[in-house]
Amino acid sequence: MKKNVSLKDIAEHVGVSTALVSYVLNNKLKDRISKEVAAKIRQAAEELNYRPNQIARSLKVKKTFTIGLIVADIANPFSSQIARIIEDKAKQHGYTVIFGSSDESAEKTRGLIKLLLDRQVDGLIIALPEQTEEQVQYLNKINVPFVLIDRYYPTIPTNSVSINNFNAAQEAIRHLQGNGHRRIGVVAYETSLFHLNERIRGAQELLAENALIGKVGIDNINKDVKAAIDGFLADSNPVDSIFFTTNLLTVSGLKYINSLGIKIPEQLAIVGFDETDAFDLFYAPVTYIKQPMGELGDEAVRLLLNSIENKEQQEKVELNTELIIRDSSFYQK
Amino acid sequence: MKKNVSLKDIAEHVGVSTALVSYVLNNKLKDRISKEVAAKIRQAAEELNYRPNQIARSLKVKKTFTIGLIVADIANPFSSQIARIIEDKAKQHGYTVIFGSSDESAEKTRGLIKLLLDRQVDGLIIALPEQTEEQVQYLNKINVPFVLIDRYYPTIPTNSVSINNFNAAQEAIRHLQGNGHRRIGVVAYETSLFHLNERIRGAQELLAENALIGKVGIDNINKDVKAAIDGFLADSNPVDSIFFTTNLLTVSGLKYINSLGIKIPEQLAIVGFDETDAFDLFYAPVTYIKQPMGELGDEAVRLLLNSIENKEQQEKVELNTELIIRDSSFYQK
DNA sequence: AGTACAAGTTTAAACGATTAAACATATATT
DNA sequence: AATATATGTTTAATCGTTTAAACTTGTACT
Repeated sequence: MKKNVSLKDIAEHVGVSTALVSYVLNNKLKDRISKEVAAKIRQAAEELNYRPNQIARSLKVKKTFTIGLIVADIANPFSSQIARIIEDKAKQHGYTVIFGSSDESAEKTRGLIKLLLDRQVDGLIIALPEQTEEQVQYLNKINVPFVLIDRYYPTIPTNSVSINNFNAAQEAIRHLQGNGHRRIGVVAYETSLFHLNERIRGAQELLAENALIGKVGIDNINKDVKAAIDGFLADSNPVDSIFFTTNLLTVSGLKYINSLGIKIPEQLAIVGFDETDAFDLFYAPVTYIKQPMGELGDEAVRLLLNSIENKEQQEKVELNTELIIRDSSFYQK
Repeated sequence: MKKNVSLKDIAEHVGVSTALVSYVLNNKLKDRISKEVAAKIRQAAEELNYRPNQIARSLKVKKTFTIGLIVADIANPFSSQIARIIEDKAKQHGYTVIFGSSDESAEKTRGLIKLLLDRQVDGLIIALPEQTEEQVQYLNKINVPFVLIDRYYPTIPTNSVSINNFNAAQEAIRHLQGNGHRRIGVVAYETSLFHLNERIRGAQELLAENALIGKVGIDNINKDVKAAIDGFLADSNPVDSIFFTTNLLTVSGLKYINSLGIKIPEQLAIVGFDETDAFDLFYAPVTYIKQPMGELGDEAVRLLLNSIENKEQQEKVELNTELIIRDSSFYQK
């Protein structure tokens, strides 16, 4: 049946102790082991098709070379791109990744953290949903290496990798203003998440008392986006442009604007957040804020491995976004 | 520092053997253990914040409750949706998933299989790239539970879950023909993958000698798609419609058609494969073949767990697709 | 000859759980 | 009273590695 070949099998086959086999196969004690025996052992390992049992190894060395990744929703392109980059980078360093989706639920996040820790991951990379301060404190308390990605609590000391959301939003707004747009609507989530509120804060600062902010509940995206846009258009001083603060909001908004028969950018200019194929295919390719996905993932892994290897230091990395300007926010009048 | 609490710590704390602690915490031998001791043990476990070490457990019971997932590219929405469903379903059954992307490379696939087996996964779910017959044979030989998803070799006996690609393609073509389209171009990959060639075969059968098939190399998608479309349009009998056989091809094709200023569906009708947000946002929402993602994932997990639990039987599941009809393939004369 | 050291290999404990089997002790049965 | 059975708990082996320490044998040096 299964019958996995173990060190012991090789040892018996060659007629030596398992210790010696282990030393040879791990290239330890090289200078002490006779060439002939080493060769015999290697050959036997090859012949018997030996595969070291990582579970046993992990138990002994107390290290699994596994990292846990918790994303909001692996089916969201933002998450899956990040996941892919993290997997890649981790593999380069000999680590494997186990992942889970939190669905933006604090409860699921708690469950996933427990599950991943039970599986003895060496560290965690987490995109936190709302109301998870407690879990972060817990992770800090038990002193397990972890890195927050995309989202973080500014008041809780942790490793984190994120973008500068405030600046990103300001760049979007400045761009619209620079293109002659005078009445800018902002569509954002109603949330306690710091990173999303930074986007609002960035926009608001530039729009001053003139600001038109439409808030959207996470469970009612399409409905609330409609309401927000309807509000913007019905205003006594209606909008000539809209800044959507996330990719889902952008897609939802564009669908609705399409259905209203409003022409972009002639009647309404648009700036979105994050990329998706959809932005390219849209008849007026969408201007958007591009996050440095590769860097985000790479940095997250770098910080985590650092933290795994020498626990002491803590780092907060903040990366810059790029505004990709296309037709949807074109200058007019 | 780390200091994880073990069974032994609890045992010492309460003053019993580790065996008893294990029995209590696993609810075994319930009828034999005194209520009081059981209560004390549970309390101690709680107090000391005991977390069972799954690694140690796995080593002993020779089961990791982990499944390995190899997808083509986790950043492709098809893969990530499947991944999400599989993760979810697996979790419901107490399994965790480790994943990797093969990037459509046989070499990477080999590496991932090795890695996942070294980590003692209980089984594998794999979307195979080309030229991997050998690996499949190998998996069969070593008798490890695995399920192929989306792609499979019709000549090699394995568990598999896929859609009926032949029928899906025929439905697309029939739909176009039914809508009055007389000259249909098909854009497909140049590949040895059975499932993709089934799509071509399905289309070809209905188009007969009239068939116009444009082949696209995987490394040159945009360039080859352009060439294919240019060819279709330059034909002495130019196309009035195009069937794209994958999501990436569809997106690439739409971008090019857009750039040519060709109006869909007035000048050209389109049917795509798989969903993406982009299809909704397109000015003429795209008609496409919808795969039953949920079922694909669920079935894959079901077959795998079945295979893990009682090795004997083998199953090939073939699911039906659905044609989602929208504006891009509208009737015209 | 006696000691020191090198070279090559083995011993045995450990990692943290599981679990069959053995062991006590108390209670019931004849 | 002797035996059987029930109740509660422990012993000890095991999973497949790793690795410090110990052990043998041979060679070199004084």
